[in-house]
Amino acid sequence: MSEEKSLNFIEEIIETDLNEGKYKSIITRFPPEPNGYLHIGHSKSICLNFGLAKKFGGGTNLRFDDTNPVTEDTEYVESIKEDIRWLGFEWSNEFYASDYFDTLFEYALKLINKGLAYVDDSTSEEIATLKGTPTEPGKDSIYRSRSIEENIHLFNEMKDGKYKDGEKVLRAKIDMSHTNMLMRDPIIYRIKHAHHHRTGDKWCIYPMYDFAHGQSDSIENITHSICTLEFIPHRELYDWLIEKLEIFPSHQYEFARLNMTYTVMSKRKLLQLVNDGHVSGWDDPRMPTISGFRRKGYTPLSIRNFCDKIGVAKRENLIDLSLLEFCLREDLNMTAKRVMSVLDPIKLIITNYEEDKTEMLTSENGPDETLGHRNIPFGRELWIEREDFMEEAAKKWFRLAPDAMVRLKSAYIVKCESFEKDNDGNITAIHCTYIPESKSGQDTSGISVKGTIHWVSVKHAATAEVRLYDRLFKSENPAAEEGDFKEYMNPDSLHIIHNAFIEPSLLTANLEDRFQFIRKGYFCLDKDSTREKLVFNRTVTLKDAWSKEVKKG
RNA sequence: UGGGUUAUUGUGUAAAGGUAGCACUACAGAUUUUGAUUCUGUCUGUCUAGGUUCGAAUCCUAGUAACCCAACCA
Repeated sequence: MSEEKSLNFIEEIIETDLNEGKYKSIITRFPPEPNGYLHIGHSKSICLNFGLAKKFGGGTNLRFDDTNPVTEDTEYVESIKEDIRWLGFEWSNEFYASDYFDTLFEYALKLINKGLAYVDDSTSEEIATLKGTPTEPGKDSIYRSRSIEENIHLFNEMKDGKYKDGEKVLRAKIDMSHTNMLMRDPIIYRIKHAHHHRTGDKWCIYPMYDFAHGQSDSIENITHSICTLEFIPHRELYDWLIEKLEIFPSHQYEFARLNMTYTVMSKRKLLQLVNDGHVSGWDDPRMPTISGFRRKGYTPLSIRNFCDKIGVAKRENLIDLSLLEFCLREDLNMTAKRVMSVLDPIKLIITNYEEDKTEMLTSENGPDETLGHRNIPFGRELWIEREDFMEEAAKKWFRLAPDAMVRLKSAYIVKCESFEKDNDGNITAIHCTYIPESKSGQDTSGISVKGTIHWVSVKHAATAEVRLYDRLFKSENPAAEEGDFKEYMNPDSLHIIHNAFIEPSLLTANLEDRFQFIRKGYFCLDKDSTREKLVFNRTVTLKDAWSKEVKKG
């Protein structure tokens, strides 16, 4: 069996570059703009950039692309750093595009001096009109032929705050009839009298993305600058600027961004969900943000494995949420402690069990022996799951029903003798007898049953709030649907159970703990928990063969 | 209608002219003190039409479809 995985196209490029001696080692970068929270799509980029450097021996810089002061904030800087660390990556350097504002200004001057940039007084409307369309060439601005001296003078005045926002811009002088719209004299500097989260009020002109990103890559000697597909048209400009500026030739490579079923991934849409109150915040467990997944109970390993499995290519994709859930369950199955919790309770009374007796039973904490064992109190009255009883047993029903036998997990086999109903026909209690010789671990009864159900002792049960999450959208691809994507939200994405019964061992749970509520799913403590009131989030359900059986009819 | 990018099963991703493989999903079965896990098995694919070749997912020609580009956003 060969464990060798074939390289993705970027790894192939790097391997070739290294083999041919183009570089001795590589440097990558992760360049978020600090204007929002990171989402699962970013984790693909993070895993790629950091993973590449790790694989080929190199480093990865964290660089904040903070060239637009009006949208950016240190709140985002902090959350981004937290998320990257949580995912398990450490950057070699923490840089900011704003660190380079002085250098970038010099670069602009150099371009002007080469006759390759000019100050344009046109309004944004005029610039847009003159730009033409994809099918029609643009026209030169009347300011295009200004002298180098005048441009230098004007650009310095822009920097010195002589002009208001929008009055002037600096443009690269390339070709107004270029087939690539980005090469039609792109704006490289604009005036913004705005407070920057790091440089304060030092600057009132700020470089555009195209005059900051590639230059920052170059300053940091980034060998492989990896970004998403929509930046392909920028590459020509990226290369042009590096060539004219005569600086270190970083190279840009593009891969397809991650899309996932039943969610949206654009920052704009996520911001809308937060601002319109559809979710409680960026870290709402239903959000596809890293902080949302973290709060919901996802593990860093599961997300890294997911990013590894989805691969890297240039094709548009829509990844099944089920793959992420598979990676999650794969990890949690090995590590989560098994406990019992009854979410929708009904009382079970063992009529032949001593009235006030309490027995401490032991149960394994999981399939892996290293997880150890714990004691669970057992008594005459138990809470069991309402859905584990059927008045009239269905076909292939292994659980409780009149005259049927089941095992109570880690305890005894019981037989249902009768049940009580209220006036509305709701079942209120189930009466069973237990088989004393069937005690878990020392069963001499010789009886084997098909079903095992979970329970919590009525006398010893604690209560907790349990939040059950479902997908945020009903549509597989809400962004591609007609109309507003919010029309496709799932109205039942959150179901709160205010008083679930939990086994007493859960009272000492910590925020980092991961649990499997046996037969119900994986859960973790939410940060809303207090000592008086525990709150659990359902991380993900277990696979459920029975519900499929039911659907088949 | 200009330019760019992409096309392999339901979803992803391999195969660099030589057996279309892997994972998820789905389905069937075995095991199970979680209808979980684990194990075994099954199904479905090279965008279309031509061509080159002993042989094409791969090369050539012509189509088709999807996505991106006309922010003083990144």
